[in-house]
Amino acid sequence: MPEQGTGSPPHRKAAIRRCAESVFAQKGFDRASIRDVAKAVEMSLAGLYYYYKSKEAILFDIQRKAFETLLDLHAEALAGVRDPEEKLRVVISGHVTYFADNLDEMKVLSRESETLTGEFTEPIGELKRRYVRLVKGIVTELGNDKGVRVSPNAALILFGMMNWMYTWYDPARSGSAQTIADHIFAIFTRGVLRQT
Amino acid sequence: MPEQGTGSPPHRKAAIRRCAESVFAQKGFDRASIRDVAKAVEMSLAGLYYYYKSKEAILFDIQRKAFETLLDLHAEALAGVRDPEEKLRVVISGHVTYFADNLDEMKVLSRESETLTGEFTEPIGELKRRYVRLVKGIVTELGNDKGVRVSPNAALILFGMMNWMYTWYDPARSGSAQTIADHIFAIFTRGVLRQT
Amino acid sequence: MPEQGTGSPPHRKAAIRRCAESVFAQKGFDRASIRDVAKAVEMSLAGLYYYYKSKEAILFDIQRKAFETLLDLHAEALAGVRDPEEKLRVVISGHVTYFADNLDEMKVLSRESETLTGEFTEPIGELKRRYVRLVKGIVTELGNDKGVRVSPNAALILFGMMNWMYTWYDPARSGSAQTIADHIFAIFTRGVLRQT
Amino acid sequence: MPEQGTGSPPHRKAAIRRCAESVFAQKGFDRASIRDVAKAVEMSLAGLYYYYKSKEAILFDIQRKAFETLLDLHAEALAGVRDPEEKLRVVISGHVTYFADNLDEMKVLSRESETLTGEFTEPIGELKRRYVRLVKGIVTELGNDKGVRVSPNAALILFGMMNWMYTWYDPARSGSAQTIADHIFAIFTRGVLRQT
DNA sequence: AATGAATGAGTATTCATTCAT
DNA sequence: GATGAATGAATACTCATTCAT
Repeated sequence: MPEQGTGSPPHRKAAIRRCAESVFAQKGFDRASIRDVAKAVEMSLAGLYYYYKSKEAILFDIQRKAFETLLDLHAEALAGVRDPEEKLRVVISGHVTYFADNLDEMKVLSRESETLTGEFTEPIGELKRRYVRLVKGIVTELGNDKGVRVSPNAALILFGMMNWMYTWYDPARSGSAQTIADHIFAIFTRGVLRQT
Repeated sequence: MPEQGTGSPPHRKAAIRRCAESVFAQKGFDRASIRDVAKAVEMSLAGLYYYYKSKEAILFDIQRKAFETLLDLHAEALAGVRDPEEKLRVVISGHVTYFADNLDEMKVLSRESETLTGEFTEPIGELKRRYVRLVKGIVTELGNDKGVRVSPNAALILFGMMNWMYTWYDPARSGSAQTIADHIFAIFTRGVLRQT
Repeated sequence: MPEQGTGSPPHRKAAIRRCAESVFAQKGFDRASIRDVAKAVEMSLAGLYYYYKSKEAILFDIQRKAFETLLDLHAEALAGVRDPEEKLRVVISGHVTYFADNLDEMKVLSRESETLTGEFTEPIGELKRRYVRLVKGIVTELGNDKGVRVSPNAALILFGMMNWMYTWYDPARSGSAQTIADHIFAIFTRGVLRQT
Repeated sequence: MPEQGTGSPPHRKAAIRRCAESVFAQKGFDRASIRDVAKAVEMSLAGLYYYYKSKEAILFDIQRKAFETLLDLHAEALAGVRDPEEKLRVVISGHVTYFADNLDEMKVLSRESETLTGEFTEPIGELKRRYVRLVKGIVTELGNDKGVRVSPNAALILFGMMNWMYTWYDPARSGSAQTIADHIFAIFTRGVLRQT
């Protein structure tokens, strides 16, 4: 899946990141070699190192970009939304459709969530915590709104419903991402909010 | 995490498997070297190969044993149970508590679900399909019982709630496994069965 | 036997080949390790793999180059020769003196004639068949010229006389290669052509 | 090619030797593992070491037995023979037919002629020298008889004709061993003895 | 901005051999 | 006589990375 481009500098790094997403998604970060990535980008091995200082730096960039995009996307979609239920719908919908539209990113994000080490751990950890805090906050708010005390595990269980998709989601057979998002939203809200 | 034991032959293979679970859980299958496993078992590198013909064969054994144990465990727990709702409760409870009691196995099973290749792929694939079929069957049965048409994605979403646990479950902080199982059961049944 | 040279890229692969000839000749292909070759070339282990994709690929290259050189050498030497007896003299002489001048190649070619596997087998097999065909053709032609029916084994026996040299030929003690070539030519022609 | 036997001790060692001949002939001494031999004998790996102290010891035994058998065989066949020409015929015939009847031994003897090391080198070297001396002696005697000065290389060239057979002899296609022996005898005697 | 060439450290695996039983 | 279990040393090969150009 080599990337064509104008060749202008700023695009090359993104091209590498996109190719690497695909390669890491297919083989897994550890099994994929930097040579595989170079082949996919149609660039020399050494050439990659002009743009990224290490293999892990590429993974870092993939994860950072994914989290930042998701956070931006939610920030925009949530602007002006007041109703906590609506907020949750918006966030689930954004998460699920983004994942469905960016399958490789989704795989890499979900599967390699504990792969980064050293200097790379913390910045991604921070993004991840911000992301979880956002969702947990909405869930709590929604509980308060409905007069239900919600377990701190609830949001994590919700993430499970969404993130596990990387193991089974198939655009050709699983239905539309929006349908799945609605489904997950329905299960979660009914399940968490209604008392038996 | 060396294994203590009588050293009698039949135990050695199981000891290797258990140590490997721990090593693979901590470092990931690909990053873990066979040397790491050997060190954990306190056995020589070559000694391992007397029991397992390859690194992948160990992973295979871990996965096979885990699926077989889960299937056996469910078969036993389901014996005599007629009510579909009760069946689901039993299965979720079995799955979640088994995972919580066997954190390493859970991690390896969830994280390395697509790692096996070649001759090892199919037997595990077959076990996995049997397992999914079991849960899907119960979910469908439950839907019929309640007069609700359940999406084929529902069971996969349920697996997400349970399997994603490997990323967040901490025995010291997440509450008892049984509580989590009840929680997931509640979310799922209420969410899936109640019409809005 | 490290290679001296300008170090310019095109020479490196040939340098590796020559060192490997020497190493394989001394220890035998199987007993020689790629480390031995690397040491002989004064290059790192991994460096070799930049030029050759496997140990067998080096052996392949040695054998290919030897057969191609011999075939070229014969083609040139036979140009313009009509007399079958003269042709045979030329070929025997070329084969024996080439072997004597390239003792390592000779050893590797004779000793490792059945060592190559997989993708490497066929191309060398083809060269070998061409070579045998050339000699068999000349022997048959010579027989026809003298009105003698020559057994198909004759050429193989001739190859035996020449190729077995690798077990006994010692430049310091066996006499000149040309003398040996004359000797073999004499034995073969007299022996095969004269009726008792 | 497992060996059946009465199980009585003296036979086991011979059985191992025969199986090893077959294994070494097929894969070459270096590529064949002691495990391959054990499998062929249908004996445990460790069991072999009761009979042979090392892999090389088996090769040694194969070579020793082959040379001793050949020497015995020649001694018997030469008893009472006076005519040098007849002596040579007898020796060539014995060598070639023995090789044809014991293809595996022939391969191992010819191919692994320089494989033995250490304590094993000398005893086999001594047998080899005795064998070469025998043939060289007959050739010289024959030359004297016919009034021809024979080069010391002649016998080595003769060995080449015979020993190279291991690369081409096929019982199904190469004709009878006796015919080949006659052929080699004819080529050698005519070629070496007749003056042009 | 990009690359050919090179390498040190590491990988899974195999091997001949041993030894307690 | 024979074996199951075990091991130290080696093997071919791969990898992320660097550097002179």
